Amino acid sequence: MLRLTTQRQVILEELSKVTSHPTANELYDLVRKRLPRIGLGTVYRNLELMADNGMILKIEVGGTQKRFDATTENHYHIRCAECGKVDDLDIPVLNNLVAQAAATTSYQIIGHHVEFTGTCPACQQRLAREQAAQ
Amino acid sequence: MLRLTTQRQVILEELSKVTSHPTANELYDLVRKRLPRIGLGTVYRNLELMADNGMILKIEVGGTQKRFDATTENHYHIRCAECGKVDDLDIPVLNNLVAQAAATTSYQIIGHHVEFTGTCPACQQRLAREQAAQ
DNA sequence: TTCGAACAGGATAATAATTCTCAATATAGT
DNA sequence: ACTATATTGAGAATTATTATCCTGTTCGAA
Ligand SMILES: [Mn+2]
Ligand SMILES: [Mn+2]
Ligand SMILES: [Zn+2]
Ligand SMILES: [Zn+2]
Repeated sequence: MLRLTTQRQVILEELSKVTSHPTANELYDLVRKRLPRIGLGTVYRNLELMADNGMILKIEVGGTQKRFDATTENHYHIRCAECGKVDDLDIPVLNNLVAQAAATTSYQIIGHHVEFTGTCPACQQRLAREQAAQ
Repeated sequence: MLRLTTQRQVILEELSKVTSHPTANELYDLVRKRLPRIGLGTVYRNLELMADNGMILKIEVGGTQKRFDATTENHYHIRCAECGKVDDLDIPVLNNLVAQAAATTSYQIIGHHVEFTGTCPACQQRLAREQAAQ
Protein backbone atom coordinates (compact mmCIF):
# COMPACT_ATOMS: atom_id res chain seq x y z
CA MET A 1 0.00 0.00 0.00
CA LEU A 2 1.19 3.53 -0.71
CA ARG A 3 1.86 5.26 2.59
CA LEU A 4 1.13 8.95 2.82
CA THR A 5 4.46 9.98 4.28
CA THR A 6 5.25 13.53 5.27
CA GLN A 7 7.48 13.82 2.22
CA ARG A 8 4.72 12.73 -0.15
CA GLN A 9 2.22 15.00 1.52
CA VAL A 10 4.46 18.04 1.23
CA ILE A 11 5.43 17.30 -2.36
CA LEU A 12 1.75 17.03 -3.29
CA GLU A 13 0.84 20.18 -1.38
CA GLU A 14 3.59 22.25 -2.93
CA LEU A 15 2.75 21.00 -6.41
CA SER A 16 -0.89 21.89 -5.82
CA LYS A 17 0.03 25.41 -4.78
CA VAL A 18 1.60 26.38 -8.08
CA THR A 19 0.38 26.58 -11.67
CA SER A 20 3.86 26.65 -13.13
CA HIS A 21 4.26 22.98 -14.05
CA PRO A 22 7.49 22.72 -12.10
CA THR A 23 10.33 20.34 -12.86
CA ALA A 24 11.46 17.83 -10.25
CA ASN A 25 14.28 20.14 -9.31
CA GLU A 26 12.06 23.20 -8.96
CA LEU A 27 9.75 21.18 -6.76
CA TYR A 28 12.75 20.02 -4.75
CA ASP A 29 13.57 23.67 -4.01
CA LEU A 30 9.99 24.37 -2.95
CA VAL A 31 9.74 21.30 -0.75
CA ARG A 32 13.13 21.89 0.86
CA LYS A 33 11.84 25.07 2.45
CA ARG A 34 9.61 22.89 4.59
CA LEU A 35 11.69 19.70 4.70
CA PRO A 36 15.33 20.79 4.49
CA ARG A 37 16.66 17.24 4.83
CA ILE A 38 14.70 15.73 1.94
CA GLY A 39 16.74 14.18 -0.85
CA LEU A 40 16.34 14.97 -4.52
CA GLY A 41 15.97 11.24 -5.18
CA THR A 42 12.97 11.16 -2.88
CA VAL A 43 11.32 13.90 -4.90
CA TYR A 44 11.95 12.08 -8.17
CA ARG A 45 10.87 8.73 -6.74
CA ASN A 46 7.62 10.05 -5.35
CA LEU A 47 6.69 12.18 -8.32
CA GLU A 48 7.06 9.05 -10.43
CA LEU A 49 4.98 6.99 -8.01
CA MET A 50 2.25 9.58 -7.72
CA ALA A 51 2.08 9.94 -11.48
CA ASP A 52 1.76 6.16 -11.83
CA ASN A 53 -1.09 6.23 -9.31
CA GLY A 54 -2.89 8.98 -11.16
CA MET A 55 -2.52 11.41 -8.28
CA ILE A 56 -0.62 13.88 -10.43
CA LEU A 57 0.21 14.36 -14.07
CA LYS A 58 3.65 13.90 -15.58
CA ILE A 59 4.13 16.14 -18.59
CA GLU A 60 6.69 14.80 -21.01
CA VAL A 61 6.91 17.34 -23.76
CA GLY A 62 9.54 19.41 -25.44
CA GLY A 63 12.44 20.72 -23.43
CA THR A 64 14.97 18.72 -21.49
CA GLN A 65 13.13 18.19 -18.22
CA LYS A 66 9.95 16.47 -17.24
CA ARG A 67 7.32 18.66 -15.64
CA PHE A 68 4.56 17.92 -13.19
CA ASP A 69 1.01 19.09 -12.77
CA ALA A 70 -1.45 18.69 -9.91
CA THR A 71 -4.35 18.97 -12.35
CA THR A 72 -5.02 15.42 -13.44
CA GLU A 73 -7.84 15.96 -15.92
CA ASN A 74 -6.58 16.05 -19.48
CA HIS A 75 -5.86 19.53 -20.76
CA TYR A 76 -3.44 21.12 -23.17
CA HIS A 77 -0.27 23.13 -22.78
CA ILE A 78 1.77 25.78 -24.48
CA ARG A 79 5.51 25.99 -24.00
CA CYS A 80 7.70 29.00 -24.61
CA ALA A 81 10.39 28.12 -27.13
CA GLU A 82 12.64 30.77 -25.58
CA CYS A 83 12.50 30.20 -21.83
CA GLY A 84 10.73 26.85 -21.46
CA LYS A 85 7.81 28.23 -19.44
CA VAL A 86 4.73 26.02 -19.65
CA ASP A 87 1.17 27.31 -19.30
CA ASP A 88 -2.24 25.75 -19.52
CA LEU A 89 -4.30 26.36 -22.62
CA ASP A 90 -7.96 26.89 -22.01
CA ILE A 91 -9.41 25.10 -24.99
CA PRO A 92 -11.75 22.11 -24.89
CA VAL A 93 -10.23 18.63 -25.02
CA LEU A 94 -10.74 16.94 -28.38
CA ASN A 95 -12.34 13.66 -27.40
CA ASN A 96 -13.54 13.05 -30.94
CA LEU A 97 -9.93 13.10 -32.02
CA VAL A 98 -9.30 9.90 -30.08
CA ALA A 99 -12.04 8.10 -32.01
CA GLN A 100 -10.62 9.46 -35.24
CA ALA A 101 -7.16 8.24 -34.34
CA ALA A 102 -8.45 4.86 -33.19
CA ALA A 103 -9.96 4.34 -36.63
CA THR A 104 -6.64 4.80 -38.40
CA THR A 105 -4.21 2.94 -36.16
CA SER A 106 -3.78 -0.55 -34.84
CA TYR A 107 -2.42 0.81 -31.58
CA GLN A 108 -4.65 0.51 -28.55
CA ILE A 109 -4.99 4.15 -27.57
CA ILE A 110 -4.41 5.19 -23.97
CA GLY A 111 -4.53 8.95 -24.23
CA HIS A 112 -3.34 12.00 -26.04
CA HIS A 113 -1.83 15.37 -25.42
CA VAL A 114 -1.58 18.56 -27.42
CA GLU A 115 1.36 20.86 -27.01
CA PHE A 116 1.66 24.24 -28.61
CA THR A 117 4.95 26.06 -28.86
CA GLY A 118 5.19 29.79 -28.89
CA THR A 119 6.78 32.84 -27.36
CA CYS A 120 5.56 33.91 -23.95
CA PRO A 121 4.69 37.58 -23.31
CA ALA A 122 7.85 38.18 -21.28
CA CYS A 123 10.08 36.76 -24.01
CA GLN A 124 8.19 38.69 -26.70
CA GLN A 125 9.04 41.91 -24.89
CA ARG A 126 12.62 40.93 -24.29
CA LEU A 127 13.08 39.99 -27.94
CA ALA A 128 11.51 43.25 -29.09
CA ARG A 129 13.86 45.17 -26.83
CA GLU A 130 16.88 43.27 -28.10
CA GLN A 131 15.74 43.87 -31.66
CA ALA A 132 15.47 47.61 -31.02
CA ALA A 133 18.95 47.68 -29.48
CA GLN A 134 20.49 46.37 -32.70
CA MET B 1 25.72 28.64 -45.76
CA LEU B 2 25.23 25.02 -44.79
CA ARG B 3 27.63 22.83 -46.72
CA LEU B 4 26.33 19.52 -47.95
CA THR B 5 29.14 17.35 -46.64
CA THR B 6 29.23 13.61 -47.18
CA GLN B 7 28.27 13.09 -43.54
CA ARG B 8 25.23 15.33 -43.82
CA GLN B 9 24.18 13.74 -47.06
CA VAL B 10 24.36 10.23 -45.64
CA ILE B 11 22.57 11.18 -42.42
CA LEU B 12 19.77 12.74 -44.45
CA GLU B 13 19.58 9.78 -46.82
CA GLU B 14 19.45 7.21 -44.04
CA LEU B 15 16.81 9.19 -42.18
CA SER B 16 14.76 9.42 -45.37
CA LYS B 17 14.92 5.67 -45.86
CA VAL B 18 13.15 4.80 -42.64
CA THR B 19 9.76 5.57 -41.16
CA SER B 20 10.75 4.62 -37.64
CA HIS B 21 11.52 8.08 -36.26
CA PRO B 22 14.97 6.99 -35.14
CA THR B 23 16.90 8.44 -32.22
CA ALA B 24 20.31 10.03 -32.81
CA ASN B 25 21.94 6.82 -31.67
CA GLU B 26 19.86 4.60 -33.95
CA LEU B 27 20.72 6.88 -36.84
CA TYR B 28 24.39 6.70 -35.84
CA ASP B 29 24.22 2.91 -36.21
CA LEU B 30 22.60 3.20 -39.62
CA VAL B 31 25.06 5.82 -40.87
CA ARG B 32 28.08 3.95 -39.56
CA LYS B 33 27.42 1.14 -41.99
CA ARG B 34 28.32 3.56 -44.76
CA LEU B 35 30.70 5.85 -42.89
CA PRO B 36 32.38 3.70 -40.24
CA ARG B 37 34.63 6.56 -39.02
CA ILE B 38 31.85 9.06 -38.31
CA GLY B 39 31.54 10.30 -34.75
CA LEU B 40 28.37 10.26 -32.68
CA GLY B 41 28.87 13.95 -32.01
CA THR B 42 28.77 14.64 -35.73
CA VAL B 43 25.41 12.91 -35.96
CA TYR B 44 24.00 14.94 -33.07
CA ARG B 45 25.49 18.16 -34.36
CA ASN B 46 24.09 17.75 -37.83
CA LEU B 47 20.67 16.51 -36.82
CA GLU B 48 20.39 19.65 -34.72
CA LEU B 49 21.56 21.85 -37.56
CA MET B 50 19.28 20.24 -40.12
CA ALA B 51 16.33 20.56 -37.77
CA ASP B 52 17.10 24.24 -37.27
CA ASN B 53 17.20 24.69 -41.03
CA GLY B 54 13.86 22.96 -41.49
CA MET B 55 15.38 20.13 -43.49
CA ILE B 56 14.19 17.56 -40.99
CA LEU B 57 11.88 17.42 -38.00
CA LYS B 58 13.02 17.00 -34.43
CA ILE B 59 10.37 15.20 -32.42
CA GLU B 60 10.50 16.00 -28.74
CA VAL B 61 7.85 13.87 -27.18
CA GLY B 62 7.56 11.46 -24.32
CA GLY B 63 10.35 9.01 -23.69
CA THR B 64 13.92 9.80 -22.87
CA GLN B 65 15.39 10.39 -26.30
CA LYS B 66 14.73 12.86 -29.05
CA ARG B 67 13.61 11.39 -32.34
CA PHE B 68 13.98 12.56 -35.89
CA ASP B 69 11.77 12.54 -38.95
CA ALA B 70 12.49 13.24 -42.60
CA THR B 71 8.88 14.30 -43.14
CA THR B 72 8.83 18.01 -42.42
CA GLU B 73 5.16 18.78 -42.90
CA ASN B 74 3.28 18.86 -39.61
CA HIS B 75 1.65 15.58 -38.72
CA TYR B 76 0.81 13.69 -35.58
CA HIS B 77 2.36 10.73 -33.80
CA ILE B 78 1.48 7.87 -31.54
CA ARG B 79 4.01 6.40 -29.15
CA CYS B 80 3.87 2.97 -27.56
CA ALA B 81 3.92 3.33 -23.80
CA GLU B 82 5.54 -0.11 -23.56
CA CYS B 83 8.39 -0.09 -26.07
CA GLY B 84 8.70 3.54 -27.12
CA LYS B 85 7.99 2.89 -30.81
CA VAL B 86 6.71 5.97 -32.61
CA ASP B 87 4.42 5.83 -35.63
CA ASP B 88 2.71 8.40 -37.79
CA LEU B 89 -0.98 8.97 -37.34
CA ASP B 90 -2.90 9.54 -40.51
CA ILE B 91 -5.39 12.14 -39.34
CA PRO B 92 -5.74 15.68 -40.70
CA VAL B 93 -3.81 18.48 -39.00
CA LEU B 94 -6.04 20.73 -36.90
CA ASN B 95 -5.22 24.15 -38.24
CA ASN B 96 -8.34 25.64 -36.74
CA LEU B 97 -7.04 24.62 -33.34
CA VAL B 98 -4.23 27.14 -33.70
CA ALA B 99 -6.70 29.98 -34.14
CA GLN B 100 -8.66 28.70 -31.17
CA ALA B 101 -5.55 28.60 -29.03
CA ALA B 102 -4.39 32.02 -30.23
CA ALA B 103 -7.66 33.48 -28.99
CA THR B 104 -7.13 32.25 -25.44
CA THR B 105 -3.44 32.89 -24.87
CA SER B 106 -1.08 35.84 -24.90
CA TYR B 107 1.69 33.65 -26.26
CA GLN B 108 2.67 34.21 -29.86
CA ILE B 109 2.04 30.77 -31.30
CA ILE B 110 4.69 29.10 -33.43
CA GLY B 111 3.26 25.64 -33.90
CA HIS B 112 1.68 22.65 -32.29
CA HIS B 113 1.77 18.92 -32.27
CA VAL B 114 -0.38 16.12 -31.01
CA GLU B 115 0.98 13.00 -29.43
CA PHE B 116 -1.13 9.97 -28.68
CA THR B 117 0.06 7.27 -26.38
CA GLY B 118 -1.02 3.70 -26.70
CA THR B 119 0.06 0.11 -26.99
CA CYS B 120 1.51 -1.02 -30.31
CA PRO B 121 0.26 -4.27 -31.90
CA ALA B 122 3.43 -6.17 -30.98
CA CYS B 123 3.23 -5.13 -27.34
CA GLN B 124 -0.50 -5.91 -27.23
CA GLN B 125 0.29 -9.47 -28.27
CA ARG B 126 3.17 -9.80 -25.88
CA LEU B 127 1.07 -8.51 -22.99
CA ALA B 128 -1.77 -10.89 -23.84
CA ARG B 129 0.68 -13.79 -23.89
CA GLU B 130 2.16 -12.78 -20.55
CA GLN B 131 -1.32 -12.42 -19.13
CA ALA B 132 -2.25 -15.93 -20.27
CA ALA B 133 0.93 -17.36 -18.73
CA GLN B 134 -0.10 -16.14 -15.29
C1' DT C 1 47.07 28.77 -57.90
C1' DT C 2 47.82 30.05 -53.57
C1' DC C 3 46.67 31.69 -48.99
C1' DG C 4 44.02 32.46 -45.08
C1' DA C 5 39.71 32.40 -42.78
C1' DA C 6 35.86 29.97 -41.79
C1' DC C 7 33.84 25.52 -41.61
C1' DA C 8 33.36 20.94 -40.24
C1' DG C 9 34.79 16.45 -38.47
C1' DG C 10 36.28 13.07 -34.93
C1' DA C 11 37.84 12.07 -30.29
C1' DT C 12 36.99 12.85 -25.96
C1' DA C 13 35.63 15.45 -21.80
C1' DA C 14 31.98 17.62 -19.54
C1' DT C 15 27.29 18.44 -18.26
C1' DA C 16 22.51 17.62 -17.10
C1' DA C 17 18.77 14.91 -15.83
C1' DT C 18 17.37 10.95 -13.99
C1' DT C 19 17.66 6.41 -11.89
C1' DC C 20 19.79 3.03 -8.98
C1' DT C 21 21.85 1.11 -4.70
C1' DC C 22 21.93 0.41 -0.07
C1' DA C 23 22.27 0.98 4.82
C1' DA C 24 19.47 3.34 8.16
C1' DT C 25 14.93 4.62 9.76
C1' DA C 26 10.01 4.76 10.14
C1' DT C 27 5.58 2.58 10.20
C1' DA C 28 1.68 -0.66 10.52
C1' DG C 29 -0.20 -4.57 12.17
C1' DT C 30 0.13 -8.35 15.46
C1' DA D 1 7.37 -4.40 22.09
C1' DC D 2 8.40 -7.22 17.80
C1' DT D 3 8.70 -8.13 13.12
C1' DA D 4 8.07 -7.53 8.38
C1' DT D 5 7.75 -4.20 5.04
C1' DA D 6 7.96 0.33 3.13
C1' DT D 7 10.51 4.38 2.65
C1' DT D 8 14.13 7.57 3.15
C1' DG D 9 18.59 10.19 2.23
C1' DA D 10 23.20 10.04 0.49
C1' DG D 11 25.73 9.19 -2.99
C1' DA D 12 27.13 6.46 -7.06
C1' DA D 13 25.90 5.21 -11.59
C1' DT D 14 23.70 5.71 -15.94
C1' DT D 15 21.96 7.93 -20.01
C1' DA D 16 21.48 11.37 -23.33
C1' DT D 17 23.27 15.29 -25.00
C1' DT D 18 26.46 19.13 -25.58
C1' DA D 19 30.92 21.37 -25.42
C1' DT D 20 35.81 21.50 -26.30
C1' DC D 21 39.77 21.01 -28.86
C1' DC D 22 42.62 20.05 -32.27
C1' DT D 23 43.14 18.70 -37.14
C1' DG D 24 42.03 18.64 -41.72
C1' DT D 25 39.14 20.55 -45.53
C1' DT D 26 36.90 23.88 -48.40
C1' DC D 27 35.73 28.30 -50.27
C1' DG D 28 36.75 32.50 -52.18
C1' DA D 29 39.42 36.56 -52.62
C1' DA D 30 43.80 38.21 -54.16
MN1 LIG E 1 -1.38 21.99 -16.76
MN1 LIG F 1 6.44 11.21 -38.42
ZN1 LIG G 1 9.41 32.75 -22.47
ZN1 LIG H 1 5.25 -1.41 -28.25
